[in-house]
Amino acid sequence: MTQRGRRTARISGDDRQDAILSAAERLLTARSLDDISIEEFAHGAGISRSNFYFYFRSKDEMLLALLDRVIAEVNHRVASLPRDFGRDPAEAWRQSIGVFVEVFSEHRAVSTAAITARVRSPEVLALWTEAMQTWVDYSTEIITAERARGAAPDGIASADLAVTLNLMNERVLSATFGSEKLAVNQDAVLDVLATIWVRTIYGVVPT
Amino acid sequence: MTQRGRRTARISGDDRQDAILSAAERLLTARSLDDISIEEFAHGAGISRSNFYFYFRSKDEMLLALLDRVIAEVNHRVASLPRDFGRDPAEAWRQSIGVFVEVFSEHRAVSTAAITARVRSPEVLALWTEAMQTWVDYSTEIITAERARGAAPDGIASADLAVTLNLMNERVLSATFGSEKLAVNQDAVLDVLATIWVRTIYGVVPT
DNA sequence: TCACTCTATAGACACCGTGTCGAGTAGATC
DNA sequence: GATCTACTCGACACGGTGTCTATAGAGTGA
Repeated sequence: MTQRGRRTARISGDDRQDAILSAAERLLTARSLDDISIEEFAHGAGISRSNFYFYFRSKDEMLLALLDRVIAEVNHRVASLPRDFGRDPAEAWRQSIGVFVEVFSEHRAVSTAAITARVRSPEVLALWTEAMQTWVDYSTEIITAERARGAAPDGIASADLAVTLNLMNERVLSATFGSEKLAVNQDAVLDVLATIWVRTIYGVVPT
Repeated sequence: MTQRGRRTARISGDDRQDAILSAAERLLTARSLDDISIEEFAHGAGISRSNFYFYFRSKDEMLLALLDRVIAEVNHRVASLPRDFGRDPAEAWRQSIGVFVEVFSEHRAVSTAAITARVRSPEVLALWTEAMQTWVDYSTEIITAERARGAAPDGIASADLAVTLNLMNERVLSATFGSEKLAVNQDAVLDVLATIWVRTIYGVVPT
């Protein structure tokens, strides 16, 4: 987690920065990043609009700070997952995907804001892509290992599979927790995603 | 395709409107909708900025006109597809998905612009969602039929499957043809998507 | 106690893109 | 030739962003 914002690391004033971030995450649950002006974020934290720029260079940089924390949490939870795919592969995949479902659900405001903002902001795109790359690499590695031990059939390159399935998760979670009209029910989404992953990776089509 | 723009349907002036749309689609291949000001679209069609408003109420409404045409093309091509899933299901799905791959590829500028704009514009969202709904219904129907004739196993509700797989296609095609860093190669994307659809719908996991 | 320094704050300003309004032009039709 | 109407543009107002400058106030050392 790099140092976002322009302040040097000091004791006082951190609470103000945190206040801005808290206010921001709260405001983002109701409306989108574009709909909320910097003035609103500032007033939400009890400061003037121009003073906002003392803490963050722009709205996007504020979002980066929020996103940093969410990504760190996912990575922390993924890292502490048991990597035992030998005993019950379906359950192991389900647990991995479950981490994303949970964190996305808890921080849906930040996640959806990031997905929206990445098309406009190269920095947000870079941070998001870097995180996705980590998860894609993780998935690729496991798929390859599963094939090597004969548990999964060959076919599509594991890297392509990993990219596609991760993009699917991103889009579906975004739709579901963003309350889009075309989405899967929150209670069912983990089942659906896990099933598709498992059938895609291990499934064979009877002829 | 409803009447976009504010002009009443008349003979002359349609070419101007078309000129704007052509210029727009050309400009959109290089930069995003947000990056291009109305002034640029107008000058691209040889008119002044304020005159743009004579033809379209806003940038988004211009996009709607572009999107109308793309969606109509997809639907037309999907409708003229043979619906024979009995003989070779994998090939039939591949052809259906192929329509989306081709049209998305040909009109990638409009498609990606629409995907970006829908988060901001309720009208774009409505049009896009309506189109997606059509394709989801189409997919759901076929999956249900395939299960009914015993060709596909039960499990996840076919509607959930259809939504998820269609969202996957949307995201992956957007990534691939938008030249995102994390994407599938253009030559491989149809193979990958078709494989996932088929394995998900027909595949069984050996125990 | 008195400067001095550095963080923190806000008001004022300039800029850019959007959308509206009203005045004006050109070509067809009577 | 009058007029009607589609069409065109310049000028304006608005809202959001980002910068610059002045200054308040807390901590620090002589």
